[in-house]
Amino acid sequence: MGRTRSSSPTISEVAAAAGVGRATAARTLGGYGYVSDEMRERVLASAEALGYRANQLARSVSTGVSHTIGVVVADISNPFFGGVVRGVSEIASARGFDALVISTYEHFEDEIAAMNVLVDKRVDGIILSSAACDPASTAHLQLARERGIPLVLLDRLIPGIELDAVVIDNRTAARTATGELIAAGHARIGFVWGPPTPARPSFRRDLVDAAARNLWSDGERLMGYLDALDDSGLPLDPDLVAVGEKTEAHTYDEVMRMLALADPPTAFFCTETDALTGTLHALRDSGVAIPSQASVIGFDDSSWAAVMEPPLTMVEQPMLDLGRRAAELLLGRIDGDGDGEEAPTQLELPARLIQRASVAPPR
Amino acid sequence: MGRTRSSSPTISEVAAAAGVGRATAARTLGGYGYVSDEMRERVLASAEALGYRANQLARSVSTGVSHTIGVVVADISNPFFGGVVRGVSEIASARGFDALVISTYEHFEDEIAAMNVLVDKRVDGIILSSAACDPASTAHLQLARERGIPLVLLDRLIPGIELDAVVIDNRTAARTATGELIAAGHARIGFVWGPPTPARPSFRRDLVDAAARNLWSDGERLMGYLDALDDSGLPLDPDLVAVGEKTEAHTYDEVMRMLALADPPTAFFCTETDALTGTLHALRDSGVAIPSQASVIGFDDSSWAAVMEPPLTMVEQPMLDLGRRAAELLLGRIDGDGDGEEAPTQLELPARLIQRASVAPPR
DNA sequence: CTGTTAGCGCATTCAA
DNA sequence: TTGAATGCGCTAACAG
Repeated sequence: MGRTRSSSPTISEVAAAAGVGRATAARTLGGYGYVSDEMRERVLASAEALGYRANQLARSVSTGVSHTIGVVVADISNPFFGGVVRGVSEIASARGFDALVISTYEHFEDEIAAMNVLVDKRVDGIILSSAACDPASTAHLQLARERGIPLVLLDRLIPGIELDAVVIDNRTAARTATGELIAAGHARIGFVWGPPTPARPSFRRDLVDAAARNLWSDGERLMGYLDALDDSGLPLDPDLVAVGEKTEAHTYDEVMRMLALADPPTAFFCTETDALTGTLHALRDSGVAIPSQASVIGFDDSSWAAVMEPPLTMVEQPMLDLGRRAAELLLGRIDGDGDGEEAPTQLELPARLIQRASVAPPR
Repeated sequence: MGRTRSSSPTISEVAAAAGVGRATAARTLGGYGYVSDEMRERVLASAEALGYRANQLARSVSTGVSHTIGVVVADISNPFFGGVVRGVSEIASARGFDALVISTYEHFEDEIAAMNVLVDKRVDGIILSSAACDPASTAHLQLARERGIPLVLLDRLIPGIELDAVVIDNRTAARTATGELIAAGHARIGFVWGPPTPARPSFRRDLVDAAARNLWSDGERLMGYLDALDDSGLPLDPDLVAVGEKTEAHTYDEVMRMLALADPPTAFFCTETDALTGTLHALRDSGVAIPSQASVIGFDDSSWAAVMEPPLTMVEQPMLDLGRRAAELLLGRIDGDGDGEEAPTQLELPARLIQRASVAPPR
């Protein structure tokens, strides 16, 4: 039975101490219903004296509202998600909601487990950055919907699934960044990384297929890269697309490979922080100067990028806004009392290219 | 009254469907007590059919255990805390606990609010990186203790308060880093930043006092800086200690000020990321080359530091371990069923100096 | 082993 | 207005 922690006074105790009925104490403490000023004073006084604090869990069981939202991201230690969660928390806490945050490290099983935990803990809504990229594997999302828990997708869409979502316009961002390189005169641009492909793709079709089978955002960035190439009538050289694991070490190897090509790239577009640092390491170890011998554009601006030598041109993602908008959308659904399956809202926020000094014409 | 979300089947419904008593269903679904295999099968079958999922909130109200821990940090978007929270989550989730994380942005009132929320939501334990530096302002910590909720301090101690805690050995780390600079031949070393002081301190005593009145970790780092100076019999020049806000912009101003001194510093020790980037910007804008004209050591290593030109010598904090150890300590207290006020455990993890290429003899 | 019966702490209906 | 009584979903003595 309910263990006796170091006891927390209950409503009954306060009522007793105040010499009033349970309900009266509950009403004043809960802030609802009618209570005479006199009774209220009495109750408040003894509540104060006893150090009463409402048990939100009990309240939730009774009301069906927990004032807690779940946030499941790939990795909270990744600055991108850190920013996103900050944005979510900002607006959620302003409205009295707290966040239960869970990292999945891109493991699909962990994502399923996370969804279950959140549903079981009866959160009022869930913000999810899913690792799923297959409309078939969405039973866990189904669960939340069935239970009437609003869900909004964050940063990553799941192709074929219509749900509320807030994402970045990855494709346009990649197209713009690649276009910037092309405008500077580059024709051979390394793409680090596109979505990991099983083996080195030989044809454009293989790449596009791979993109569709991977994380939505990665796929979009690859498509944007291809768009830019098309825009200028430039050919796609599969050798210039990195494949494999998403680690700094592997990225390093891929860039070294590209650098050893007969006709190596004269510019690199890196779609994530690890890809960027891996590329920078490879460039340095190869004695390739930036931007005189190779131009570079990275993704996910950070204060570090501006103090690099040279300052790096970067694509900046509005992480905070991404989180804020997702939270606003979710909270709207929550009090929207929405049984009515209203049409999904999908917001696409723009990413911004911050031009600094790592892009120059090829020599 | 309990709204009828999109209905979640309850134990009673499962029991009814299975044609057994409530308790029997509860026992098999709750995994306790005796149940015959036959009954169990029946119950499990209808639970499966109905898509039953235990309501953890109700369970918590009944058992007094929520399997949730609270984590309050200064700012989840700060990579340091992101790493810490990851460490905490790793070991917590492995033991079935989820984390409710709240950022305070160093606002004391927010810290108090956060503690209240966590207590009210009946978390089983709390990990706190407090902004308090005064043993007098600890009523909110008192609350948790009274309610029997284990609390472990993270990254920051509160002078005069004896509580479980896991921190970094900031003083030694700062002493080592400063010592590294001294060993290279520097005698005038800028400290960016020490704890913010009301006005520019004139004497050592003023600085030490200021240190005691500020965030514990900042104070410790200043003391480490002073220790190193003492170790080598070097004098303290208050002009070489940055004061004021903790922002990149302000840090920039302070470094510019130092650079304009008649006898400017030949090296800088920056105790936080913003301080480091601010310093780097100031150095660049002043045309001061690293390390030929000024040596630099920063705090909080990141993958960026290694790709800087030159690669930066940094103090690395074991963020993950900090979080892991704190979580282990907390979970230990939680199942330690500890009413018994056992002696507080205070762990001090070592920080590591990563030598790269931003330190050289003064010219 | 099983079902009945109480709680847990709070919300809420309803008669007084 | 107030208080008694019931319910939320689950745990857990207790008797059979």
